Amino acid sequence: MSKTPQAIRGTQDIFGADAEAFAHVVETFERVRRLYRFQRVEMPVFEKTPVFSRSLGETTDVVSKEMYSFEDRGGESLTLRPEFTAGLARAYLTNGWKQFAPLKVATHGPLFRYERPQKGRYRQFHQIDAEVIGAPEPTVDVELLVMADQLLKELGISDGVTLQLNTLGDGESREAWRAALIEYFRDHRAELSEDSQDRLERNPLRILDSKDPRDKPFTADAPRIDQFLSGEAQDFFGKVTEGLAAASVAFVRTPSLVRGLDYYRHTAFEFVTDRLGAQGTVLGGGRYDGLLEALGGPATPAVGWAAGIERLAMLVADAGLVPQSQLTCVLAVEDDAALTFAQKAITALRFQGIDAEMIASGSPRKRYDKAVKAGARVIVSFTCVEGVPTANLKAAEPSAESLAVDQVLQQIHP
RNA sequence: GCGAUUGUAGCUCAGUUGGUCAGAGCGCCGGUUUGUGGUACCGGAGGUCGUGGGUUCGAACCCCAUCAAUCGCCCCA
Repeated sequence: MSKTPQAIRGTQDIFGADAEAFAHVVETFERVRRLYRFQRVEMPVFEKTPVFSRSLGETTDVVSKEMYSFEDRGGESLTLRPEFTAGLARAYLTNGWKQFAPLKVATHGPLFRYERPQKGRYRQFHQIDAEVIGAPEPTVDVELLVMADQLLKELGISDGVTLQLNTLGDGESREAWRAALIEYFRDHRAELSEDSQDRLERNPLRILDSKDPRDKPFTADAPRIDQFLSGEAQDFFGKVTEGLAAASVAFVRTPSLVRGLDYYRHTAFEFVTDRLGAQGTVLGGGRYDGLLEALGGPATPAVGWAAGIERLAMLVADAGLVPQSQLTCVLAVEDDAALTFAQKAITALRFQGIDAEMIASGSPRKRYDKAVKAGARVIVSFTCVEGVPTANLKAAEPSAESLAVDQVLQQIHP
C-alpha cells in the first residue's frame, strides 16, 4: 500500500481566499513599481553557492544551517536563493548592467530558507523586491522608502505599521560604533542573558534587539551610532530624513535597528506591525554599498528593500481588503436536452467578456438551487419548452449586467 | 537545534472516571416536496480516531516513541 507523499515542511499550498490576497499584493506591487519606473527582472531560482555564501561573509550559521544547498551532477554546490539581492548583484556584474546605472529593478517570487516554520515564516516563502544599483545618492534611499510607503498605503495596511529608520553610517563610523558596543557590553557581560553573552562573540550588534528582559537595561544605555557618525555620514542621513519629510513619510528613529553584515552602510529600515505576532517586520531594507565588492566586482553603491508576500497578504486579508470578484452570470441547465444550447450561450458570453459559470451536473432538479448558491448577479435557466431549448434570464431588476447578458442571449439560437 | 499546544468523516468539531463511542453539523450524491423557485423532509457514500509499540479482560481516551501542524525561542541575509 503506497501512501501519498506529504508536502515538505514549511511549504504551502496557497488556495482560495489566501491565493486571492496573495495575487492582490503582487498586482498592487506591479502597479506601484511602474509608477516609480522600476524595471521588471526575472531571476534564476538557484545560483552557485558562493553567490550567497560570499555575500553572507562571516555569518557561518546562516550559510551552513539556513541555506538549501546541494550538489549538481557535476559536483558543483548550488543553492536555492534565500534572498534576491545577491543574485541581482551577481547579474549586475556578470551582464555588464553597469551601462544602465543607476539601475532600478523590481522582481518577486519564491525564496528558500531552511527554517522552523512559524507564523509568517516558511521554508519556501515569497517576496516582492525593489533595488537600485549604482546610485550613491540619498535621494535614491528616499525614493525607495517613499515607494514602500505608497505600496503599504495602496494595500490599505499602513495603519498600525510604523517605519523604523536608522543609519549605520559609513564604514569607519560603523566600525568605531561596533568597537564601542563590544567594549560596553563586555563590561556587563555577566549580567547579560546567556544568548547575548554568546552574541557578544558572534554578532555583538544583535544584542541591541534582544528580546530578553535581562538585556533591556543595558541596551537602553548602550552607545549610539550618532556618537560615531562622520560628518559625511551625518549629512547623508540628514538628506534621507529631509526627503522623507518632503514626501510626508513618517518614521521613528530606531537606534537598535541593525544589520549583521558588514556590507550594509548608511540607511537601514523596517516597516513593522504589531499584528503578526513575533514576525512583525513587513518590509525591510537598506543600503548595501559593500556587497558588490564582496562578490568580486568594483565598488558599487546599492540600496533596496524586500517584503514578504505572505505577511502582506495576511494583513490585507485580516483587514478585509481583498477585492471580491462576484460571478456575473451562472447558467443552470435544468434539462440535459438544452445542454448544447447552454454551451453555445456560455461561449458567447465569455467571448463578450462576461464571466460565466455553468451548472449542468447532478440531479436536474437541484441545479437551479446550486445556481442560486453560486451568488451570481444574473441567473439564466435552460429548459425545454415543447421540445425546444429555451433560455430564461432571471434578475431581480434590470442591471447593466443583466442587459448585457440578455443582449448576448438574443443573438444565440438553438 | 530547543520548548509549548494540538492530530477523530472532505471541512468545523463532540465524544463523561478507559466498558455499544465510531457521532453531529456543514458539504457531497440520490429521492420526494416546491415550481419563477436560495424551502422542507427522507436516504446514501465517506473514518483501521496521525502512525507504531505498550499497559489492560477491554484503549479515540492511560504510557512511550515517531510523524505532522500551530505558536514561540535561536537565527534572521
